[in-house]
Amino acid sequence: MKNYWLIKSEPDAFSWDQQVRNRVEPWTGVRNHLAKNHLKAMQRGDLAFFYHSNTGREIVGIVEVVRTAYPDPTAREGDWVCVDMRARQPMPRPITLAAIKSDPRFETLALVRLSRLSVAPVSPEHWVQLCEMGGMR
DNA sequence: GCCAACGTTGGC
DNA sequence: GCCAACGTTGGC
Repeated sequence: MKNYWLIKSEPDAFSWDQQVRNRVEPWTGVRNHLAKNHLKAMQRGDLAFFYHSNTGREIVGIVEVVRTAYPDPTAREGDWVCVDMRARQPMPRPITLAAIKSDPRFETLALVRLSRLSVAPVSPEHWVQLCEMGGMR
């Protein structure tokens, strides 16, 4: 059963353009236990929105989980994990945080409720609604 | 640049 | 075990 996610990156640190250029990229650096648990719950084939935090504040693309959780090589200590993500497709129309917040359907979205969570689940309903907003298919 | 929300640390 | 102090994230 496929699950859906949203992952955040500051484009100054790692951007969608870099993800596209590299194709497959280890998603490292998560140092929050709830976010780590979400990484561990990811299955091969799960899809995630790629969100630009801080600068941009919009969903810019979709990635696919191609390798499930393994030890994060950038962690000096602790049992932190990372997964590998492959770029799937850009959003035809990037979805701004402002647009998401102004739509009452997304009041319960983790991105809205837990603004500091860098790896968050997205319900199948929200996934479809956001894909439509972004001009997907 | 400010600040709210949240996590972590350490004194007691 | 509580809580104040501090650091970090990320929206505005």
